[in-house]
Amino acid sequence: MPFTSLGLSPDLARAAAELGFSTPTPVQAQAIPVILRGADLLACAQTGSGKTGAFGLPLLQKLQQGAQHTPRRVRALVLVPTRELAAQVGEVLRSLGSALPQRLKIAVVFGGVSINPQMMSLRGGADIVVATPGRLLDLLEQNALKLSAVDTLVLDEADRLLDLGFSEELNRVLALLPAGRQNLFFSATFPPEVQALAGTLLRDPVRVEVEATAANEPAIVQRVIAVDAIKRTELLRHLLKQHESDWSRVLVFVATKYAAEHVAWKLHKNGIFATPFHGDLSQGARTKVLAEFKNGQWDVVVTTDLAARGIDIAQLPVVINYDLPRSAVDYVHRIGRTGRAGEPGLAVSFVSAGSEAHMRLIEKRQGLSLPREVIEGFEPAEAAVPESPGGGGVKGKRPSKKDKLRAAAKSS
DNA sequence: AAAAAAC
Repeated sequence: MPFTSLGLSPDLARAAAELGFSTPTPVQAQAIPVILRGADLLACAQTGSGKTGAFGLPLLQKLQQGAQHTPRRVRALVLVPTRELAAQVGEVLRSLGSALPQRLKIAVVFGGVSINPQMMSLRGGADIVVATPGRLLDLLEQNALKLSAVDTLVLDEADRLLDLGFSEELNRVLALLPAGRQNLFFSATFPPEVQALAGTLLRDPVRVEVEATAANEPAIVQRVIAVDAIKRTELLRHLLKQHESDWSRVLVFVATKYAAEHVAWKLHKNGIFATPFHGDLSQGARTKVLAEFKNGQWDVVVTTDLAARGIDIAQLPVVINYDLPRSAVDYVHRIGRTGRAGEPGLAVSFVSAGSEAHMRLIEKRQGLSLPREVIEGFEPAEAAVPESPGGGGVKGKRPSKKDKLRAAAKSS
């Protein structure tokens, strides 16, 4: 089925093909007609399934009409939760839009870089603004743009933008948007409580939920390795050496900025081309690391959840959870950095005595049960499993309710 | 002992 049969112009269909979208993915096939007819949408589809194209293509087509109007007004606002994602989404929209006979102006704004060029780029208006919330509010306070003519709002990684950390900023932006706008919410994950909140913002929404099937599911092989927490860096080094030829690029997730620095430094000291990536780096350094990782100048990037969502790195065969993510939702986004656009992927999670219960919860949320693998030379010590006093660290033993109560009492 | 997002 071609893109044109969904109602897209031949120009856009060609632009999509040039970006590697030859035929619509399931989420694109379902979302594009809905967006073109002007309905609100809540779309939940797996990582790497082409969500940017799913909103970008119809958005560009709709904006093409009336693009010649002067003065230009911001007609579409795309909000994203990280600066890197803003840059990436802006790039995709620009590539897709370059094929249109009527050129659209796309402004990309985010923090950490000087504001003046962004103010200049908004002078005379823009058709689409792609933004992180903080910098957008800053620009609004300085009257660098108006949102009164926005007729389409896109929330990319919508569940993230709707959660507590962003709610104040998001509400301030929403208050400035016209009431009659079209709202498009996209994410790979929509926890029920976030769906309820989204429901209060959407007007009679169409829900598109692309069920994972054998045909469209990202082919991510998930593995869990049991290891003593203290031996994780050593194990990581071992695995990297062992897979020197087949792991061309590796993204390692850790829990804190400090750990990202520390682990990357340890690897680097051992002759591995590894570098940290997190929010305490300057924006210049962040942009550089990501570009160099994509170029192949770094073999390993050790990152916080800064890189967990949305970031598209082609040919990333492996993601490693050195520390487990805080939630099952974060796990889905993290491992979704690999196995994108039909490529195979491998996600390896390190589990130690203290994180075993948490890993079980993550598996349960996904309806999975993964075997615990042990790597020779890195067998966890039996004594290091205090949570299961009866079994003494027997593989696969589920902690009893009593154990959990005991653990909860200990931690409070 | 969380990360991210504006200055």
